Amino acid sequence: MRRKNMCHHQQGTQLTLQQWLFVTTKDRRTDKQTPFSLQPNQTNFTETSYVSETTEQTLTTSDELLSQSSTNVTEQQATKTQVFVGNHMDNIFQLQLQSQGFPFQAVAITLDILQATSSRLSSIEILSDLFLAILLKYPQDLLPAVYLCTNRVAAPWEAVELGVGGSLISKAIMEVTSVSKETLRSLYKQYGDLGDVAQICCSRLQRLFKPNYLTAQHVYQSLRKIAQTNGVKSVSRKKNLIQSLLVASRSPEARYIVRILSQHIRVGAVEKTVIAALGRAFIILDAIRSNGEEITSRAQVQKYSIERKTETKLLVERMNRAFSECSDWERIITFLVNDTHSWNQLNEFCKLQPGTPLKPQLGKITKSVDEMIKDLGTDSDISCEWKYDGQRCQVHIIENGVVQLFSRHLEDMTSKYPDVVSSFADISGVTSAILDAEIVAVNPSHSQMYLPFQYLSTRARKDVQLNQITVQVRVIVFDLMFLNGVCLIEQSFRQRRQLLERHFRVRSVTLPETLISSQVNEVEAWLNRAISNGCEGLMCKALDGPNSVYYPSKRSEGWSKIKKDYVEGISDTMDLVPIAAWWGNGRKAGWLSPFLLACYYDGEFQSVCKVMSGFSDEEYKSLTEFYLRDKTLPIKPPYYQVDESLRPAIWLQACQVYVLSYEKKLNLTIP
DNA sequence: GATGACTGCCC
DNA sequence: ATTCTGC
DNA sequence: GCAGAATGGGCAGTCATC
Repeated sequence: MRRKNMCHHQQGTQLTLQQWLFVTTKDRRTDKQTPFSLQPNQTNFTETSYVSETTEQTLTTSDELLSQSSTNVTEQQATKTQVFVGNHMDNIFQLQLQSQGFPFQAVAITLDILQATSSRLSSIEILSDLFLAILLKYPQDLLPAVYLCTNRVAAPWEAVELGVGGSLISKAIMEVTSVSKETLRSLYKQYGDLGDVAQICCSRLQRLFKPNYLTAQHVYQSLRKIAQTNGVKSVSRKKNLIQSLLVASRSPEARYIVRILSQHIRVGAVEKTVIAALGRAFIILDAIRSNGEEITSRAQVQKYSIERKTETKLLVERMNRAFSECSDWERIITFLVNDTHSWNQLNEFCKLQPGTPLKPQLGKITKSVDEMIKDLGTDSDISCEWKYDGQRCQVHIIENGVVQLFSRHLEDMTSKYPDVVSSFADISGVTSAILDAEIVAVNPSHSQMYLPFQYLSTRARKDVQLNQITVQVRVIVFDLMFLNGVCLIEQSFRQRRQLLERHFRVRSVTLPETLISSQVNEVEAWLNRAISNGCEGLMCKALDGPNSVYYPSKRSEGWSKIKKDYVEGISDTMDLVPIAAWWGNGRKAGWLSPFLLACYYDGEFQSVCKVMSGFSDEEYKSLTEFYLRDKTLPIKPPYYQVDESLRPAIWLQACQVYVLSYEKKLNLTIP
C-alpha cells in the first residue's frame, strides 16, 4: 500500500441516505441498464391525450425488456426494445398540439431510453429529437425541458437551492404510496436508486381519478416553487409539493421527478451531450422551416441530420464556447429560439463579460516534475506557481465599480468575502476586469503565515460583515481573463501575466510566488519550498504558445499541477492497524470499505481514521475475503478504543499493519 | 434557546 | 476533491 | 482523453423538535 487519504472521525450525527435507510448494499445496480417501467404496447397514444392510461405493470417484465446488453438476452428482446425506441421517437413528433404544454411523460420516457443507451452519439440523437419535437410545437417549453434534463433549476450563481434530499423524498414517497419504511429500505437496497424505488411504489398506486397530465413546464415550475419555499414549516410545504407531483405522475415520471429532486439524473447526458443535442435540433429546425415540411417521423429528421452535419458541427462549437464563457441556458436558448437566422452572432451575445462567471480552467494532475516538464514541452518557458491551499475565486470588477466573487462551480460568494471585495475597490487604471484567484486563510498575527483549507472552511458563508470577520484571508491573483473592456483569454499567458503585474501589484492583493524554470532540480527544490510554506504543491503553466491561452472549463495541457501527495516519498507516514470496517456502497458494494484504522499504544488500539481510497478493486476483494474468512470478531473488544458515534458493521482482528502517508493539513491529533 | 437532522457546497 | 468506465 | 457518474471528509446554514 503506497498512499492512503486520512480523515477524521465522522461526526456521528450526520447520516448519509444509505445510513438513513440502514442499507448494506450487496447487489446494488450501478449499470445503466436499470429497468424501464413502460412496455412497448403501453405507448399507444390516444387522439386526445399523449398520455396512455397505463394499466398496472410489473417491473419484472420491463426488466426483461431493457436487458439488451446483458449476456443472457435473446435477440428477440433486443429487437423489441429497438422497436419501442423507434415508436416512441416517432410518437413524439406526432403529438397533437394541446394548450397544456409539452407532456413531461414524453421527456421521462426519453430519459429512460437515454439511460439504456451507452453510445454517446445515439444519446445525442435521441435527446436532440426530443428537443426538436418541443421546438416544433412548444418552443416556450424548451428551456424548462433543458433545465430538467441537465438537472438544474437556475444558473449556478442565482442562489436557488431545492433544499430537498433523500430523507425528505423518502418521507414523501412513504406518505403518498403508504409504503412502509421497511419496504422502502428493501427496495432501495435492491435498486440503489431512489428514483427507481419511487417509480415502483407510484406505479402500484391506485387512484380514483386520473389527474391531468404533467407538463414539462409544470414540473419545472414546481421545482422553482420548492426552491422558493423557506421559513417555518417549509419542510412540510416542500413535501406537499413533491407529493402532488408524485400523485399526478404517470409511468415513468416518478423516477425522474425523484432523480431530478435528488440531483442524480443518471442518464449519461448532462452538459456536453445536451449542447450537442440542442445544436443539432436547431439546425434541423431551420432546415425543416425553410423546406416547409411536416414532420411526423424520426426518419425524416434523420435525413436532415445527415444533410446538415457540417453546419451542426459549427453551431455546436459556437454553443460550447458560448456556454463556457456564459453558463446561462436561459440566455443561450432565448437567443437561439428568437434569432434563428443569425447564429453567427451567438458568441457576440453570449460572450465573456464582467458579472457573468466563466468556467475556470483546471490543471492536469502530474505525478512528478519530470513528467510535468515533458507534458508542457520545452518550446516555452514554464511558470511554476505555488498552489495555495484555499478556495478558488473568480473576481469580477464591473464597470461601475461593483465587485463580484464566484466559486469554482460558479456560485456567487460575494457576501462571504467583503474583505476581498474591498481589496479590489478602486484600483487605479482598472475600470473592469475578471481575475482568477485563490483565497487563503492567514494567521491574524502573522499575516505571512498561511493556514490550511480546514481553517478557512470555518469562516461564515453568508452576509459576512467587515467588522465581524473571524477568519482573516488573503487573496492571491494568478490570472487575468478580462481587462478594461478587452477579453484576454486568447492571449498568451505571458501577456496576461504582464498585464496582471502591471495593474494588480497593489498592497491589498498578492501575486503567487513564481519560479520560471524548466530545470528539474530547480523545480523540485521550488516544490519543496512551496510545501514547507503550507502550499499544496505547484501549478506549472506554459508561458507562450498555443497551450498558454486560457481554456475555460478545460483540464488542459497548459496547466499542470503537482501536489505533494501525488509525489512519492514526500508524505509523512504512520503505522496503522485495521480494527473494523463498514460495507461499501455502489461500486464497492459487497466489499469492506471504509476500514477503521487504529494505532497501537500501551496495550490498546486507539482508532485514528477511516480509510477508503488507495486500494485497487482487486485489493478490496482479497482484503474482504481475508478478513471474512476467519478474522472477524462478534463484538468490540475492550482494548479497542473507539468513539461512541462510530458504528462499524464488522469488527476485525488486529492482525495487519499498514504504512499510511497523510496530509499535514488535516491537523491530526494523535492520542 | 439548545440540539440534532438534513442539505448544499467547499475541497 | 479523486477514481473508474465506456466510447 | 473526454464526459459522466461513482465515491470520500468536513464545514456552515436552516429548520424541526424538545
